[in-house]
Amino acid sequence: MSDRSQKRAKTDKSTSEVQENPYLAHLPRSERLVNPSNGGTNVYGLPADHPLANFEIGKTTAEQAEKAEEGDINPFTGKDFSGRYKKILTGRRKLPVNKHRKEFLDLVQNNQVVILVGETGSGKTTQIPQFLVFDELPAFKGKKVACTQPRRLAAMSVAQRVAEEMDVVLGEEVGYNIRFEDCTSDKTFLQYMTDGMLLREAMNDPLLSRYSAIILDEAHDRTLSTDILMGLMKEIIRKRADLKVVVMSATLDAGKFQKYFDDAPLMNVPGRTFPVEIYYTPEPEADYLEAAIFTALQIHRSEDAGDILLFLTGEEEIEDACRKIKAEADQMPDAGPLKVLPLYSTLPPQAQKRIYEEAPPAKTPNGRPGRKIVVSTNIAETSLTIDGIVYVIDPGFSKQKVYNPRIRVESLLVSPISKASAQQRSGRAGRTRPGKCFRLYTENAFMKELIETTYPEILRSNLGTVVLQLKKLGIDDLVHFDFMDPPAPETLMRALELLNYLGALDDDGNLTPLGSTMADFPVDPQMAKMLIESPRYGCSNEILSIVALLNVPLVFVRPPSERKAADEAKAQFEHPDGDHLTLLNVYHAYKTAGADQKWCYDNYCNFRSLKSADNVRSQLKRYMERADLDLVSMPFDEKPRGAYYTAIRQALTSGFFMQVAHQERGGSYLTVKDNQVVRLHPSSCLDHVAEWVVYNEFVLTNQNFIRTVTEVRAEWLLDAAPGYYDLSTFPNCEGKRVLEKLIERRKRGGSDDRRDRDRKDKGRDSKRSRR
DNA sequence: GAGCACTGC
Repeated sequence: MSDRSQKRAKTDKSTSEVQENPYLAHLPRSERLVNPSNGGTNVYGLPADHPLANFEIGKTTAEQAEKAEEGDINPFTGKDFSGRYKKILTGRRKLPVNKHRKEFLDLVQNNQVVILVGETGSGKTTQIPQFLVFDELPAFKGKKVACTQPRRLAAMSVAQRVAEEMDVVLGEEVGYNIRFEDCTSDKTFLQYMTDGMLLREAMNDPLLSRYSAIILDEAHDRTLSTDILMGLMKEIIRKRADLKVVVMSATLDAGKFQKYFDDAPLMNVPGRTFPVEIYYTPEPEADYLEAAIFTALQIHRSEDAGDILLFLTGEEEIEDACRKIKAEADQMPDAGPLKVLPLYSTLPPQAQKRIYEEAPPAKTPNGRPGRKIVVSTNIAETSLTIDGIVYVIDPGFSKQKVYNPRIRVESLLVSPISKASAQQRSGRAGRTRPGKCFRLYTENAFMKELIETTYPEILRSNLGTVVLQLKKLGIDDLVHFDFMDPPAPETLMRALELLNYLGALDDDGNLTPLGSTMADFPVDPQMAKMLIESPRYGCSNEILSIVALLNVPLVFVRPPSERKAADEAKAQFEHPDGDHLTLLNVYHAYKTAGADQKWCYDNYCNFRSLKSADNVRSQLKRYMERADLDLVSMPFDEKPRGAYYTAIRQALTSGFFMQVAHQERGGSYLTVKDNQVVRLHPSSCLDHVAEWVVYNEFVLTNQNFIRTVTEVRAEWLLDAAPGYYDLSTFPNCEGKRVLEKLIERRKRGGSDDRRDRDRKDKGRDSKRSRR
């Protein structure tokens, strides 16, 4: 709740109108007990004819609740139920989960934690929270029931659905809370939200005292946030006997959840899907892409009507496959028309929506059926469902994030999927009728080579943010924190080390005041540090913009057929000192042009990215204000010339001092401390020889690239983090020797940058020599 | 001279 709505709730309570109205169910229970209206005899002081009159928190029965749901008056609003409500209710009663209401209530009333395993189509996400609401009656306690989702879209659409089912206005009694959009009010007692949002709330309210029950949905997804929340739940339930926790998951690994929560009872709800026949290849496929295209065309030629879903790994592969399938299908005289549709997250929403288009009709009344084929990334495995899919082609690969703590780099790797993933994929064929799934690997490979479930994200990520969050949550002893899957000690060490260098943790690993402020910002620790330091350099307005831009998808658009024009458009914004300043130039130009979509189109900029950067920027700005950080800019023309940009580059260094590369003799770059050979990404606009650069991102593909780079000076590095630049910990390289000399010179009291500046001027003279 | 799978605050 915001400060404002808290205030509002307090004022409301004192009005007499409220005390006399039994339908204002959001009031704290104590208030009711003190002021029973109508001389009612039940604990809540409800009049005898109120639909909830005989309800007792934590002791209601399924019959009681169902009766209340089937009455004429909505117990939560006092209004008559609408006609539509009754119709929806009939449908709800047919959901598989409905048969288990009594069992669920028994379990949840007698246990603090319940594990619920429900397959797709069981209705668990919409119904279980309502079951709980009728038993918890959170509004009478001044509390809420929360149901978390890993994805924003799910939180929004499920809340919308449940508001309809409960016949209330979305955002009143039932609402959702996601980043940038709080659709709740002080009346809200059932709240869907993203798991990350609940985690953020926990950082300011470690016992999550606003909730009487918390449902963690889609726990099998094992997102970073869900994993931390689960660990947190284990801590909180020890301190809050009144809190109920329900963990909901798909079938696999239920036993693991049960065990983790100290043998909490497990309830199983069957799903409602159709059978899917699985086909394997007899021999391993040498080229999965070729095999996938062949299989798709084969299905199209010979199988009955029904749409196809093909899983591939990335944008380029998908676009390529779409072209090939289209070309081949057009050559097949004996097959019906085929609509080929790509699907991946960076596809513009309009193009994404096309997957819901109908398949084309047969060319002639008795001709072969028309069909659509969706060629998709993993997005169709969990995030999006396409009805009408009957055939699934699963080559068995996806791109997955991996983290290498040794060189501190996250990268994407095409890897075999897990059995759980394969089952999820095949299930996509049976949503509307029986289907078939073609796995492009052998049954033996499925049984023996695929791992059971995909490794949880916490084992595949850089944990800087996670550790900072845990510290902020008051968890000091990370080694003994009860992770469901404990990360590698080396990964934790790397995170602690990073946070220590950034000044977020002291040498004993305790959160510093700086670290506490950093944790509030919804960005990487490095960028949080940069934001907090920026007023000191007189450029917090500019750093705000840059950080926002670094947190949205790529701003520059470069269609394969218009590369030259796109590069020319980009050239207008290029800043010689690097890409961060170029981003800033684009942002200023975008704002000057009135945040105009056409301007973006004409200048090869991604309108959605810039718009979203604007959004992120205002959120970060609010956090800056809350932390009492000044929002300042340097005058653009101030002497010496270029001071404006120098200040920004220095501020960048204050956060990115660990992401630095030095140009060695011979021209190649080596990262500092880890000594990885890297190249400037070809998209970089840095147009002269730069001895020292900071970079935003290490891109590991066939080569090591550093992307989004800006030139800095050696002395800024030493100033930003003297502790980190303890050269005794550095491997021998030219960069180290340069820094050593600089330190020596400083010791002698000499001026730093004489030689440095000479070198820089020389560099500028040889502009563009690289090309 | 070009590899952003997918989420989220």
